[in-house]
Amino acid sequence: MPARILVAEDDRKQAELIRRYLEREGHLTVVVHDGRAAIDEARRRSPDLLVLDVMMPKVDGLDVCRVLRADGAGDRDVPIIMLTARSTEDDLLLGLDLGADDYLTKPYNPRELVARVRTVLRRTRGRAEGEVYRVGALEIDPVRHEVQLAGELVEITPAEFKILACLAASPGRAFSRQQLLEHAFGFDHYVFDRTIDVHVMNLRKKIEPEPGSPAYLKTVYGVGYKLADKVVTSDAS
Amino acid sequence: MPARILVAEDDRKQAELIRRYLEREGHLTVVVHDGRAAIDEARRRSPDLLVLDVMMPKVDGLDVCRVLRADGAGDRDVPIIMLTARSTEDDLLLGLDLGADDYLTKPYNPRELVARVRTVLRRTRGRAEGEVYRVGALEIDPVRHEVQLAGELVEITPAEFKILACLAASPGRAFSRQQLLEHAFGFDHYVFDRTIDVHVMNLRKKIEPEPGSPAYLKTVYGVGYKLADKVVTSDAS
DNA sequence: GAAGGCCGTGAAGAACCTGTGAAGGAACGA
DNA sequence: TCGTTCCTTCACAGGTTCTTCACGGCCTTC
Repeated sequence: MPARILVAEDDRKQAELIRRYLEREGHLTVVVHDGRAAIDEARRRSPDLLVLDVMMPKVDGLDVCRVLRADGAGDRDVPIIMLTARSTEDDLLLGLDLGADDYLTKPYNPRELVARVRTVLRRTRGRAEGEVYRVGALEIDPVRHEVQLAGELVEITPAEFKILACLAASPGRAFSRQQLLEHAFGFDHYVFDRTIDVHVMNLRKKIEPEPGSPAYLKTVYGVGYKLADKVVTSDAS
Repeated sequence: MPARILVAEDDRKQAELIRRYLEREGHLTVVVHDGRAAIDEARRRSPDLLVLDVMMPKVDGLDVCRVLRADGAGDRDVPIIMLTARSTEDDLLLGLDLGADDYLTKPYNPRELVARVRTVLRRTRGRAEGEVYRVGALEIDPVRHEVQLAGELVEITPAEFKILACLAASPGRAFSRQQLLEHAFGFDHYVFDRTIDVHVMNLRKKIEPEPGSPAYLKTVYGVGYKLADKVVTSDAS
């Protein structure tokens, strides 16, 4: 539900305002103030959404859009919401042509931005809110913030839940520790990445029938961890 | 699952398109082409959902919204999805203020409309029937603005009621303090979020048999609070 | 089979979160 | 205006959780 959003806006006050509104909505945000930084951060962090001011120093929004779209051929594209001061259709159309998903003309109401963000995310993520992830006997319910194993509620800490939910959102996909940190805890969570190991260990104690040879939380040697997408019951128990 | 949907859209081609998409989704539709008819049909049939074009002859969408909302005071409100051609925020915000549940800006993708319909129905449905929320021995009646515990009326303050009602509208769902503030008190209610704790504590004193280990108002550590959707009587009473 | 890197794990302090009493101030009704 | 009720903030205590570290064992590669 909470998304990782990159905000690129050179006016710091404006940027701060946006950040506050988005974070109040529960999202994790990173703010940059010029186009160059926008491109770098977008590449480095691959956020769930980019809020992009058209007029920015160094590289303007349209070029950021162009560059990122050129990057992402093949890979999943970052959804982009453009902010434009000019109300000329040119910019808008150009922006949309370049692949922006939506736009707002300044001055706009921050609530409107929040609404658009919600819309774009819903459209993009495909997955409905209130969805429950299931793998084997494991159920992860983000809305209720609950984990069940074979129908039994599992006591779980916030960090463990975030990691598990992140893994469960893409079962079978391997995540690096760094990715897990960012996706589960947000951009600016400066923590030693081996901390993940400890959480995974504790999770295994809670959900694995046999923590020694895990059926759900798989180690991907040299990479990180993944959640099995199919659980093979090891023996005929 | 199939819903009865009233479509109010003056452009006949557009209306026909919407009808076809919605019926393909399994819904039952009635189409009208002006605001007057929309109001009449909405009153007569009390549909499960109204898809409403803002610009229509005779009575425009905003007025339809206003009228129906005025009608329904007390009664169950029709969920409304607005269609607006203008992208000015005025319309959107006005629409949302008037009680539209969602909106789409033209031109929009019909599939997007279908998705919104699904979302709004899911959100609305659960709530439409009883109007009284029940959990265990607890009854919350938004219309009467009353809370009963095992048939006994509970004295409750306005703030407490709002919080409890918000939680009760989605039992089992975990709310952050921030969400509770916004849902219960409105968007621009700038209050320290730990205030919620105090209200919850006071609520517990009033409705929990054993405030020390609450059966209704559960703490979700690191997240916020939720209302239990099943109450387990702690001992064999 | 050996070397080198990677992972699992226990322990411990730091950091964080919630419950709660008290107190100031706002809102309301008389 | 006054008194009461209610809301909000604050501070602290107690409990839980997070993070780091260090070490031993495991996996991979050569």
